[in-house]
Amino acid sequence: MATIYEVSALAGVSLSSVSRVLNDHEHVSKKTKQKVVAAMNELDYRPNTIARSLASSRSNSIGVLVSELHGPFFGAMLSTIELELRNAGKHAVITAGHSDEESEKKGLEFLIDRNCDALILHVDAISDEYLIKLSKGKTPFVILNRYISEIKDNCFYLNNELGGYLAAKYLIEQGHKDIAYISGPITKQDTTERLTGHKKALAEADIPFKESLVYEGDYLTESGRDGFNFLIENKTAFTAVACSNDEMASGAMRGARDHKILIPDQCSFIGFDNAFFTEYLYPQLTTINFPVNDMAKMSTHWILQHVYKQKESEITNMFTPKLIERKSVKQN
Amino acid sequence: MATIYEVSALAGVSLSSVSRVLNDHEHVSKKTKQKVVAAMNELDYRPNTIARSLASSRSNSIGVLVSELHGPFFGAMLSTIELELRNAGKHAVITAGHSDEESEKKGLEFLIDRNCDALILHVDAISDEYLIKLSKGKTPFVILNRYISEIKDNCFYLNNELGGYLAAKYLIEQGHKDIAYISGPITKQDTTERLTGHKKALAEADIPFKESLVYEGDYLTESGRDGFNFLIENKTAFTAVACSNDEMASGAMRGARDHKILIPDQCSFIGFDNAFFTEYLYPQLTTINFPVNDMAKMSTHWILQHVYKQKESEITNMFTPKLIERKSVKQN
DNA sequence: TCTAAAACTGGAAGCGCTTCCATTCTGGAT
DNA sequence: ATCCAGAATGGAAGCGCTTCCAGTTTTAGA
Repeated sequence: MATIYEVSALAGVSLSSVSRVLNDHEHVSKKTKQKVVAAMNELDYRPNTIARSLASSRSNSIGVLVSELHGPFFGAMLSTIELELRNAGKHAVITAGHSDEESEKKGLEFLIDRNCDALILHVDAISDEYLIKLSKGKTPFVILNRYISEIKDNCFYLNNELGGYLAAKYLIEQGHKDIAYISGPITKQDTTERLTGHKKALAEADIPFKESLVYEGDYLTESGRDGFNFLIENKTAFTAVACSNDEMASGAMRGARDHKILIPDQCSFIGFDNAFFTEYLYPQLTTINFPVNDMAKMSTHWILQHVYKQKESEITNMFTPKLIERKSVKQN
Repeated sequence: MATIYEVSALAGVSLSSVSRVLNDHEHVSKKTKQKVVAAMNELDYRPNTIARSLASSRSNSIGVLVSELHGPFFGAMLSTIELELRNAGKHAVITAGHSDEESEKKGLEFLIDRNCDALILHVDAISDEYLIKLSKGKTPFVILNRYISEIKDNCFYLNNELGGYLAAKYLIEQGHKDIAYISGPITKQDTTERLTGHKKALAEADIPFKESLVYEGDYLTESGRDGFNFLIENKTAFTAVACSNDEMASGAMRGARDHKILIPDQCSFIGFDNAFFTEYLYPQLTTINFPVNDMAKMSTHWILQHVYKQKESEITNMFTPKLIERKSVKQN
């Protein structure tokens, strides 16, 4: 592997000059640039990224810490992040925190030790305080899907309340009055926000909110099914179920089928996130779109702009959900 | 950030000694080790991975090149790879090739330039020859989901033929004789292997294979639906459809529903891969399990063993599919 | 034509670590 | 007490690049 020395020798210029053309610095004459480029081509020179990092203390790598690497939500997110970053000549070091505090902290340390220039974090378990403290450190970062007022400019998140509101409002517009709700763990910010929106829509329509129509799940399919069973046994009648994510909606639909309940004729369902598989379901799930890709893209733009001083572009921190009308809700 | 110099000074030993304890070398006395460790703790010393990489020409990073970062298959794969690697103190640099030759080659170069110690490749578009040539280079790699005889020890793959065979055999055992087949792009190795297995099962049961009952899709949902429509219009009767992946099976089931065909009563379906969402479908999809996680784990073991000289363990190159019986096939 | 400013170039000191080599220190065998 | 192999340690030269500084050349305005 050719080094910068050989290029310098072959081109008949100094190391510094080679380095300058490598980094597209100003103040290099056309002539030397040509000589250097020619030499590079002849030697098939490829800069050693490690050496560059050491000398410049820039690794050109961005650490990405997400809860999981699989699943529709993170899949879409990572896909976008990687693409955007690579287009900018950077690369992603991706790791998972598994929604566990210990594990998330380990992941963070791991990425910081890896000399990442910046971080993109999607963490559940780490406290606000910890993140606020981290923000005083020297590795810049953005936070996805979470709002922390003290560092709000680094946060990118969905208007969850609006999402919950839109879902409930739609059900109400379709004539539903008795609406059950299967939520995620109430310890999570997005869950409670979505529920708040739900309640708001009910209130606007003068429909009393009934605690007995709410089940707290864990965002996984199975808990959607459990939720549905719970609601049925609970004996408070309902004609529709709003779920705080699509996985649980799919589980709930299965629960309904176990009870020979026809969807949407006897019971309607609405999800949240608009995961790819919602189209595979039968009937196709009406849901709330979460523009993950936009959010992911925005977070990389922020980094490109703030850390690498590239690409001045508009930064939006809050994203807007949208109703996706499909087949799982019946008009009453 | 403390450096090794400061540790060395505080501990009252030489740089070399600090380095030795850092790398767990032999020939360091208990006493110096203690002193060094104490100094490290006091200074909260964290080794600079970049500097270590430069000096040792080991980056401790493994490049992973997959077709896509999203989707059930790759999600599961990446998840396992990342976990295994991190447990071994290594990290993954993940990138996508989008099944496009140009893009895959770029991805490869990108990872090699990034000084990855080894690569894990899941590539479609790059030719065998290219990979064989690459194997002469100095970056070791493994290939997932593909068999190339010249470098077979680096290949980890499923016994696709057996998978196709198992699916068809199961349908036959359930009394089906007229079995349609929705395949992936026949340019892909796994597709043709699966189809070969399918034919073999038919032949064993003396069922003639009908070209008119085959549709070539592209592994995406929509093409499953198209395939089903094609088969229906084709007028060759069938009671079951085997698909070479779950996405297409889900699409085909939707196609059946469009035609008011009851599943599985009027038409049975079997998929391939056992993606997570197959359980969400209605009815739950009978399919062939692809042990992606095992394969991913094995590939990391290979690297740990061959590149980092760790963990001697048994290496298996070929993996075995298994029938997962659920609700989408009717007994005739 | 002269001069100051700007453009260009090269030298050299690092970035923080690993590793080879040489030297010094052990402790067990004689 | 003597000797020696092997263990333990330190010194110093890199790994391949960036970047500051100083020196040299060019440019342009007067």
